[in-house]
Amino acid sequence: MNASRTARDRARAELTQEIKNEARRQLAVDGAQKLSLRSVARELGMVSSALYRYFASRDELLTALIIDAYDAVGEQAEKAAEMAAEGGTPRERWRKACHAVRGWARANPHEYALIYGSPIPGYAAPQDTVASAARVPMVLFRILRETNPSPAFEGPPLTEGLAGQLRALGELVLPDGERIAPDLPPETLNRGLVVWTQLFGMLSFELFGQFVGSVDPTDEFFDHTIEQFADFLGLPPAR
Amino acid sequence: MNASRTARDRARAELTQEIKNEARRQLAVDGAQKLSLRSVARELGMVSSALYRYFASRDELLTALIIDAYDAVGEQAEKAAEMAAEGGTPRERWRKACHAVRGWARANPHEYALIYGSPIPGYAAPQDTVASAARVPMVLFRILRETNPSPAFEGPPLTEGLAGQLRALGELVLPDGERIAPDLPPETLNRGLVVWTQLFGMLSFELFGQFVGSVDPTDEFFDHTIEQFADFLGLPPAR
DNA sequence: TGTACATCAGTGAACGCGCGTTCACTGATGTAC
DNA sequence: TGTACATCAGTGAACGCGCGTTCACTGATGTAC
Repeated sequence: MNASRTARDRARAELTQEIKNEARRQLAVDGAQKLSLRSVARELGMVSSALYRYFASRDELLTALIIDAYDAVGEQAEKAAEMAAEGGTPRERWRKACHAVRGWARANPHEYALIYGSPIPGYAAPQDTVASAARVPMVLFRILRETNPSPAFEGPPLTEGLAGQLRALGELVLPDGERIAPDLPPETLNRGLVVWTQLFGMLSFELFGQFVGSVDPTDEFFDHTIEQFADFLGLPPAR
Repeated sequence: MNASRTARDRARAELTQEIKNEARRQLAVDGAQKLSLRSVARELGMVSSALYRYFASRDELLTALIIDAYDAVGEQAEKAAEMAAEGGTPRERWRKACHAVRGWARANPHEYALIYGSPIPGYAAPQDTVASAARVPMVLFRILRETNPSPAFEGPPLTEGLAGQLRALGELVLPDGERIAPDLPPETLNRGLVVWTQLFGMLSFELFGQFVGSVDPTDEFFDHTIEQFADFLGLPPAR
């Protein structure tokens, strides 16, 4: 078997990319539900049936877009946290990662909606998405693992059931072999989840229009809140 | 002009309701984007053009559903908070209101997605929705106004711009004449917004599937988090 | 109370459109000898 | 290096479907006198 990529292989890879790019472009105009193979094909100057050489169905194309979106936002968050890691405090990494996520979301609102918005009816996300979906929260958990912070104010004690869930979650093995956070006390992991949830709650409200007329523009509210949550997490310096 | 409702009036009101009910039923199966006047009419045994006697367009039907959904969840929250108000502490009211919102959301996931999920492409929500949309956060703000709590731990100081936004928000007059929270210090209103955001972030993650495989089921995480946020808000008793 | 007229609900056909997917096919690219 | 065959990309027609909206119409209900 020859490992060298033939012209056909290259053409195939390129066209696969172009199809996804065109699909993303259309996502940005009409949203996920209206995304149609026919119009993607039309825009690329192909006949609709030709796309079936590249994606077995509309759902398969959607899945590819979803995975790409998770990977894109995950990569932004990872890069931001890594850059800040060189000589930066955990708090700075946290800040940078949050801003990277928000920056990506605002630049790609329809891709954001595709992964964090309403599920698409009749579409079930396959297992392939979980590794990519985990990248953003993993950035946060890694900061917590390296810092093992102790927050300034105590929260309510964890119930036994919740503590169990959290310990099991920490032991979970991701597809790449990394465990989520086996060394993190359940209390800390719990705060991480709260903060992860709040971050995306804010972004969804901002992007989906709930803040129109209240904290709009949202920049200062966002900045203040991630600072407040850095305190909540106990990230040093405690200010 | 005669104020008595004729048979025609009653029939009209009833059928308008039935159309909305059938539309909601279909929402729960196929989602908002696929909601079609034709299939609603079909199910009601009418011809599709007949619906135009009741709603001028598909968008108008959607708007009616959106307003109904905001009102439904708002009413649940209000009722829960009021019931708890009789002899209950602010913390109990907060708890009850949160559970009411979650209960409604879990019972009506597609209506939840309609109002808190991805915006529908090409559809712009008219101004009529804001009064209904404000009902849930107003329940929270009213608890804060009556309690005027001082939180246990101090957050980062508000920037001037954010403080200004928050003061303006507090003065905002809703369609019914009520001001949002003119008497609330901006710091408190800020915490209210954070908590409001987090509540819906949690619900969206739960309903849209982000918690699958982590804090799933979400009951204990939810309960713990609203308790933690009651502390964050400074609601007495401080436990 | 009865009649003439106006209002309204619902019909059925039509317009013009778009969709996902299948299938037999042509012609170009790649592979084995 | 040349040839025979296999693989693959893309075509074009077709199937069967659904959609929102308009329009001229019939017949029932309501109103004014």
